[in-house]
Amino acid sequence: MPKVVDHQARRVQVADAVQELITEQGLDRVTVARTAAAVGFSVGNVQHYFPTKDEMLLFTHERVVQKILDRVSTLGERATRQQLPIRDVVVEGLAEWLPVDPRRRSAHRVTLAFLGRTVDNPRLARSHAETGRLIRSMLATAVRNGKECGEVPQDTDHGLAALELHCLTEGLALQLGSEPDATASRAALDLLTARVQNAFPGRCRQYE
Amino acid sequence: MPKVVDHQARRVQVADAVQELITEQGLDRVTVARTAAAVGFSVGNVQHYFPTKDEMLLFTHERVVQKILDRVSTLGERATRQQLPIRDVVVEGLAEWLPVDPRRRSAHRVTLAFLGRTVDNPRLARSHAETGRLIRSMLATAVRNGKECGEVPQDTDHGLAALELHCLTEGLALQLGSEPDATASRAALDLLTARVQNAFPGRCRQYE
DNA sequence: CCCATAACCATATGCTCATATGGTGAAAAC
DNA sequence: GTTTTCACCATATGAGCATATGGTTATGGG
Repeated sequence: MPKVVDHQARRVQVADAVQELITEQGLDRVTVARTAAAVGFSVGNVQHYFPTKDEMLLFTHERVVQKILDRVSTLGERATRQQLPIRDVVVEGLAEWLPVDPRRRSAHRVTLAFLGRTVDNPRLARSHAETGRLIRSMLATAVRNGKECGEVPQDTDHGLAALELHCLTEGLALQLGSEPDATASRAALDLLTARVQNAFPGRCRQYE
Repeated sequence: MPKVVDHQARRVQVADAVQELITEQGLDRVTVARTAAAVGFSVGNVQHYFPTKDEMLLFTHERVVQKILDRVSTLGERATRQQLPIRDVVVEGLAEWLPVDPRRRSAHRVTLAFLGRTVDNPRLARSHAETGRLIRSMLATAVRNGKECGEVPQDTDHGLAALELHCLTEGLALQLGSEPDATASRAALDLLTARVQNAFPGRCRQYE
């Protein structure tokens, strides 16, 4: 066997370039040639790691979403260790979806660009729906945990609360995406915090 | 002068075909040739009414948004005549943005497809931001009116309430767009109604 | 009756792009 | 040291498309 290369690493390298291209120029200015130039690969070499452009784009999309989900998980673990109120974790987790700094703005622009393609791409549509379900189920779990520990009133409908927080966050993200100033970011975070506080008004018994 | 034709009518005819194409196949399957075929025009004739494809698309977008806004206006006028509670008008107005029936689903798919292009098209981005501002300002006015007539508590922040209702609606629209079943529609409308009820809990004094 | 002109058409042109093709080089296995 | 095979490359190929071009038709004004 000849020279051996970490395929996954190369694919990630390409995907990162695609993410940057989408962030700065939008999805339909992404071409295989431009991507190759951005990573410093030849067109043929990009083809070597991604047989089709579609695969390249899908991979990039999955990766961007996964990076956000990973951060949310990390957040959750840290919170468990430090015994933070669930409410705070939920706020921070949802804030990962808001375009409030360059990193999150990039992720938002990419997901938004792909969101527009769900109209004609069933695979993207499915992926998007599934991510949504995942987020809502995580939120619902948070609410149920909140009930157990005393942060959430017993009569709260966890499905409904999850739906509301998720929708509010997505709406805020869209709004910030087109109105990207510091005041708007502040307002969005305030509103988000207020609504989460509303759903988690109590105090966790276990930490007293 | 030769045969005279209602230009605006032709442009609308083309735009309607574009809307249908986007709804069913997505924005990047729209070509001038396919559009022409859909209206029963020649390519050249479409060019006669829209010198460039971009103009054709922008016009279609504007038209779809305008149709929704017109419906909302009509709703407002009818409500004033019939002295309906503001809360009900707000719910119905916001529901115009939810993909809960074929007409609204079509509008939603079109706006979503264009939304994805705001990433690289500043003109679309501006248009989208402006529409958002308009919606929020209408909502803020509704809240202020609600205060005057007694439906809304005096200490409500109308800007914040408007932002919340707008974001919630956009989030719900996205969610329904990817989960288009009757149960989800019901849940979305229920949640929307509940949140509006929350902002407009009182009774209008003037109708007593 | 005539001609200017809007409406409309078929097809040409030229660009961009994804993907195909036919390579080279180098290193590991034997 | 030869062979195999992976990594990588330059360029060819051909499809799809927006737009340009050079028409024809028909109608209302003179």
